[in-house]
Amino acid sequence: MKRSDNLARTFTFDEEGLQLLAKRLKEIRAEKGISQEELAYRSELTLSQIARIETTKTNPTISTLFKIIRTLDISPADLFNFELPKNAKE
Amino acid sequence: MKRSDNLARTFTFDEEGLQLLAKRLKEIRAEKGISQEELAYRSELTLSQIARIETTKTNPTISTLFKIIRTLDISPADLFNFELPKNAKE
DNA sequence: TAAAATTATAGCAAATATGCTATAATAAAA
DNA sequence: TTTTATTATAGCATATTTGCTATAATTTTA
Repeated sequence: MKRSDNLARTFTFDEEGLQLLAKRLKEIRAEKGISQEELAYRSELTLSQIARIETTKTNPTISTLFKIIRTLDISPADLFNFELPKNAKE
Repeated sequence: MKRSDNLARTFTFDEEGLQLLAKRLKEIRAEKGISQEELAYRSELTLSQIARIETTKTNPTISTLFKIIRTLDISPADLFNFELPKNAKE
């Protein structure tokens, strides 16, 4: 079996975590009263990317989230202020 | 000018943020006394990916970090327990 | 209710993350 | 110092993110 035959390899997409993140981002953005478009503009991201994050259509890189964090002038911990259940014991 | 001619488009790579993250991960991993290899195994990531993160050779997706967070049994806020300077005022 | 603003979707291309597999470099232990 | 363990690098292939550009759908406002 060639390495290239390993078709099972696929990226992680943590739906649960992404939903919690999306919710938290929406919350903070609402608190600050800014639209997706404004956040996109000020973060130098695209509107489509902000929308994708808030609808869990993408699995953003941490640098993308850092851009948002900086723009919102919050701490990283603030955007990640939620709990993730730990993995099941092995 | 065709859309495909816009060669300036490049992904964000927040060196500063990534270094803070790498440092924090190393710290937590040291506290827990586990090797990169063990973290990789338990997180179902590869050793190379853990090493890349800790040496800021990659810009990980948030789901990859969620895997690590779950494995370490910490809160997301704990891994992101550092400050990022905000963007310069526009 | 009509217009305007905001949010959500879509498809393509380019850049990048990740897995996989080795191997090298370094640190720790014997 | 010699093993052994741990961390760092490397190159390739594939899957995915992101920007870009529209457009659709939904919500807010006039």
